[in-house]
Amino acid sequence: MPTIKDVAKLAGVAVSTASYALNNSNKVKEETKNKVMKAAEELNYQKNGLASDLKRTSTNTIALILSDLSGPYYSELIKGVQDITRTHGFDLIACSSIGGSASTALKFLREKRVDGVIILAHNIKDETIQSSARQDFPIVVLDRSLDNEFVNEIEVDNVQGAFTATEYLIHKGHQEIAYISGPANSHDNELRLQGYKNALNHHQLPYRSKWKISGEFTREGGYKATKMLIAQNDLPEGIFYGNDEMAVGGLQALKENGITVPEDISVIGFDDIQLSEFVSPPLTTMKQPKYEAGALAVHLIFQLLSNEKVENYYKLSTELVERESVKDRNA
Amino acid sequence: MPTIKDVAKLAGVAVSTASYALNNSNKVKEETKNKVMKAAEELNYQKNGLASDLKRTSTNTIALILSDLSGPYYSELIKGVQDITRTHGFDLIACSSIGGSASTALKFLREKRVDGVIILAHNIKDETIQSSARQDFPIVVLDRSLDNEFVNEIEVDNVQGAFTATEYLIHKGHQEIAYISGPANSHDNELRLQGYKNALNHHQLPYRSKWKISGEFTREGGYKATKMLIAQNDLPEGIFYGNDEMAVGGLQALKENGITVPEDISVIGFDDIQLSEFVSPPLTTMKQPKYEAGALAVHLIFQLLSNEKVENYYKLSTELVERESVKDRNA
DNA sequence: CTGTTAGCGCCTTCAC
DNA sequence: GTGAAGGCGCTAACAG
Repeated sequence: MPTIKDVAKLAGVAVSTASYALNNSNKVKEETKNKVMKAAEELNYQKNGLASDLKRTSTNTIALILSDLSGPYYSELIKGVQDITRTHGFDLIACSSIGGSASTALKFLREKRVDGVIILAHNIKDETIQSSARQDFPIVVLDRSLDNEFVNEIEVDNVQGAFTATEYLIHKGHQEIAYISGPANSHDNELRLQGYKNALNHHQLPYRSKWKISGEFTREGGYKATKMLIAQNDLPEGIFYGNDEMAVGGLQALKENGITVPEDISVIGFDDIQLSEFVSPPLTTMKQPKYEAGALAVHLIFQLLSNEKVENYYKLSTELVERESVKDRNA
Repeated sequence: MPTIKDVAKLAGVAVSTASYALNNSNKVKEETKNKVMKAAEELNYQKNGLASDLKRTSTNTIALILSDLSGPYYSELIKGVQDITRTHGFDLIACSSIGGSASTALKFLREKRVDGVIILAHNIKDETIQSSARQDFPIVVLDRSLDNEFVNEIEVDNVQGAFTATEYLIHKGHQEIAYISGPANSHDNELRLQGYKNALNHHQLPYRSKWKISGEFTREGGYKATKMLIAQNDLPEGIFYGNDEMAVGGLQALKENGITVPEDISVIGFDDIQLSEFVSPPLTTMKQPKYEAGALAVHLIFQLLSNEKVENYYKLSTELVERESVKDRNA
């Protein structure tokens, strides 16, 4: 690969001149600029971005770390991130945290390959983030709470959301409500469980551990959990799924067993993923403000990058989306 | 940020020794190694990945360029890419080509920031790719055909797929079949249109331009195109949508106008996106081997990286997925 | 306006 | 086993 040196040599100028010309500085005469450009073209010269970043000590790019790049449910969030990043003229790259400590994500988090990082990946350990946090390296986490002055947090109000979902079921006349939970190590899940319990408690309904089954936040998991619930042979009146993905799996399990939603049992989810609108029946769920979360995250990064003070913690609220998977048992 | 120099100084060794120690070379005594490690920890040292990549002249990462990161329909493809990349111990980053010549994608394509690139982004111009192509910089394109010895192509057989889809409708007794097309500048779209025409022709059916309407490959576009078709007041018996996304929009338009699928009109799509299974009625479509395409793309990159010869062109075939959106009019 | 030069942070021969 | 020194490709003072 030709370097700037080669270009300079061919054009018969010094490297610095070549550099100036290539970067369109006005320090260079049109004539020389043309000469350099022609040389560059002739050699098919492409600058080495790594080298210039190293020199500049900034990359103009921010990284979005996701637990799995192929998970289709970040769409809205990514959009928020993308839009704002672009208006600031920065680059955005997405990378996955699959693969533990050897993952791409960690490399970007630890080594100074980007100017800022947004994390939405439960499989990254708190300590990892802690030890990467430092002055002048903005990190925003969207999936956890972390006490560190260099990391900023944006959370949706999971407790309130789960409370609302559960209470909605209660208001609609359901007394026996199961919770299909996400993985135990998920902070989000913990908070949603909490909200569920709070609502139960608030309405003097008992919390029964037989009605808390783990579904790992996956469709498959929701399917299996629901099958287990059915196997217990004592169906609740309503099911609150820790996320929509599991609810979709649950719907399928229910259908397979000839249980109709919402006639026989009501179902409510959490997230409002794209699919929710299309499953049958359309899923009632708690909508997360994903676009806003993404946009806010980038926003914070840029403020931090320009050394402005920002709040360390933001909480976004969820919103009930009524569709057709919950029956009004009072009616 | 502390550099390796600081670590060396604190540990009381030379930078080279520190470097060896940090990279776990066996050239260094256990004792010194420990000393260095301790110093690094104390300073919360994080190596600068840019610098080491610059020195090594390879990054161990490959980039996947997509036209829009938030488009949820690459899921399977990304998975294929991701899986294979990981088994090779390489990093994967995804970036978007939104933003034209200022886009992140182009930066990665032009400057040597990654070891290889996979492109699935119709909004990147052929010439851009051409001028970035060079020895030792593997590029695989999934969305076009390009005559360049340094770029490799993987295509699904769009012509055959569209032919099969159209013929399927014909076999099921449909004579009048509309094609809702993607954007004019899309190579994929052109080929699908070709396949559609071929099938018509093959069965002595006339091609009528009033039944070719453009839907831009988006849901919204499919919706609008369908509305236009309805407004023409002369509905065909079947509609072949250039992709599922448009079909989903079309289904909605049809429903709004009280036209039932498949009783009143049959619908077939192309792609087999995740949603297709869930819409109502479940969409019959041509499944693209997306995972395979992604996996193959990475595979090629690695072969190229190790200087193996590979074919310059691969064609993958599609597969009919029968669901419930097509009626058998012969029955 | 152009050329000389000194690093950015790291790795890696080459001597010792 | 360890240290000194050169250089990856580029930018940006600083001179001229």
